[in-house]
Amino acid sequence: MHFPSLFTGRFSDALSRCSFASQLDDPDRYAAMIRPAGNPKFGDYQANCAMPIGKLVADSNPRQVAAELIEQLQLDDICETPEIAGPGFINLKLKDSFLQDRLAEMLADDRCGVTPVASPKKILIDYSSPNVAKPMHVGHIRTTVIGNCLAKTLQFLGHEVITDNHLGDWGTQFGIIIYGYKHFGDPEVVRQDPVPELAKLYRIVHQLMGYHKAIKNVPKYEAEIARLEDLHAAAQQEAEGAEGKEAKKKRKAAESLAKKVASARANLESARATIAATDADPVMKQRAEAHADIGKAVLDETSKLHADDPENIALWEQFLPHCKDEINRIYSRLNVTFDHTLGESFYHPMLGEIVDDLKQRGLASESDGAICVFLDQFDAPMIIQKSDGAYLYATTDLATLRYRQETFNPDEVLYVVDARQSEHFEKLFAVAEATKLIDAKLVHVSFGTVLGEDGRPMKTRSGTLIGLESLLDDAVEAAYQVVCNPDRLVKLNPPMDDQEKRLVSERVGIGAIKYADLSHDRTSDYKFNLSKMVALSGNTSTYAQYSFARTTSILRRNEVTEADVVERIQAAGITFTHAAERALGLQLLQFQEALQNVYEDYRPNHLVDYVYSTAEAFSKFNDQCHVLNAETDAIQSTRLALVVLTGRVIKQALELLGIEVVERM
RNA sequence: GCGCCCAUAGCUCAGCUGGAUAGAGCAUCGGACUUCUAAUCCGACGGUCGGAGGUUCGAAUCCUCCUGGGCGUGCCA
Repeated sequence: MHFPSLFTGRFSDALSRCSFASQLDDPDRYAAMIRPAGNPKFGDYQANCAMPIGKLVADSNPRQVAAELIEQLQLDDICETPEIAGPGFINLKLKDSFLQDRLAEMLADDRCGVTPVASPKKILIDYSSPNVAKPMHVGHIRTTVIGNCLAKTLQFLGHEVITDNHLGDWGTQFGIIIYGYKHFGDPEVVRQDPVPELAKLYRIVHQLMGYHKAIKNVPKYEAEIARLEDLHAAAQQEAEGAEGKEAKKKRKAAESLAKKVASARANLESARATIAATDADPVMKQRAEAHADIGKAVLDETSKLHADDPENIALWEQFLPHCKDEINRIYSRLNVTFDHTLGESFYHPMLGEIVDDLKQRGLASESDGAICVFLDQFDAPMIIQKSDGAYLYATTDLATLRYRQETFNPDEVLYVVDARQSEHFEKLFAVAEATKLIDAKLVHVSFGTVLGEDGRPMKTRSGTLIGLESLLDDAVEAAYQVVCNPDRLVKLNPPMDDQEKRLVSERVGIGAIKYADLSHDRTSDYKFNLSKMVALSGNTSTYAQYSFARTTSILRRNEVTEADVVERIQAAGITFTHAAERALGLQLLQFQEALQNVYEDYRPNHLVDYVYSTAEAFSKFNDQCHVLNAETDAIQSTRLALVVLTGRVIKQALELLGIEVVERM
């Protein structure tokens, strides 16, 4: 059920019959100007087309246009008589009988009343794409959660969705573990318990590299701080000397510099912490001294791998499956899957051809020893082969695009990737366009950064990114503290055992992180706040999950099953007797609208908003409309139907968000 | 230097691509449980939508400029 397009169809017909029809260049654009009413007192929807048309049509005005339009409109089967308001708004109120019939239909439908799209598209979604062999961290949340939600939502709408996890399985991180294995690894231990051992080797080498880098950076940071402090002192003095408006401005400038000083100090602090951590550990300290040139050595191992060095290739082949096991463990906890996992290494053999092809077309040329594609819109070229002959991720992305065209022939390709890479994708898309590499719509579904409480990108004290797994553990623990509080569990009968408590806190904790992420507009940064995410009240997954649990609980207390309710409605139909019933019913019928809004601009937060509104409408209904004590059987049937539908819609919507429900909590 | 993004209530954030009186949630204050889980519901308080112009019936939304912040920027991904 999609009310706006229903109205749009009717408006389109009516417009074609109006006296001014010939004066409209694009009638469907006007017919589509249907919006949910801004205020319930105006009805359910409003049509805004009379105002622009009134301006367009000679010798007319919006209210006249609206009046003629209403005369031509045939809506009496779905809608009360439309009313003209204000400058020319047409207010539309759906008939109760119409809503009641649609809800009865919805009850008999296993897709919550969502009709599959008429012309399905083939949509390839590239998301998550972590570097394997490297622990997943907080930065991977957004791409994984947003990508998964889009995949599920578009598929549910009826599109053909192909998901592909473009793994970083061929980069420097393998140089790191190969180096680690050769110098610090015990082949026997690696064979017996590869996953933790490889992770350990990665950490050792990473720490040593960080140590040397930090030592190099300390003087730089110190100089930077000194410079900024001088500027700050000068700015402060200026601010004190100035008066009035000028003083305020200067104070602000001084504050801004103070922030920069603090930021530079934080960098220095974290570099010192990195150094101290190694210094404090005699074994690591000794290793650091013995491997002074580790940064370059790691790059050498990577180069050897790319040059098909037999030893490194063998190690890569040995390690890769275990690295995949490790990330799959996280995916299974996040309940995320992919149709394909074609990593960078898969495209390695195709890269030479890509470069040759671009050269042949005259698009790529040599510059300072590197092969570059120069594009008019950009100052910097897209480099596709380094002066040392190595390929870059731009090259891989081009090869990937060609492969996807040949293999899948998609209508759309979505890249769910950090906004910081937007320039890369602009270039990639420009080259794809210039070479006619692919005819799909290419979209960079970009997203902002996850920030800590201080408004800076989330990091640990020593400056490393926070591991994804520990974040999940923290969320589950926080959920346990809140949800399994004995004071509230005392109400449940039979009591919750430990196993159920663990299940509930896992689903609530993981759900909290996903919900919080998806509730923000993807393009903006957001501050990560665990206690808010698992909070009992407000716009959280907990609230939505709890609403679902309440629906099951009501059915239990009324001793009915869904099948019983379906049967009762088939016999008696649905009849509203309370405003809260109508409001909830209308809300439930708008599910498809929310899903289409998600597809419109690839924004899952529209679905989160919908879930919250639905849970809220249900809470109000639950507060005002008692089921067990309903005055008549008919009233009870209607209310039971609304409870069943609410449960189904919330469960389905949460499922599309990647969040699981529990029967009680 | 150039490019991209952002600035909305004390805090965290929405605002459906130009519509009616700018909304939630936290926080604060005040109401409502003999009733299916009060993790709820109903009120109150809270705004120069960073600033200045412009476009028009109508601007948080579109254009220009300014201020302040973030990010990116020729051989990482």
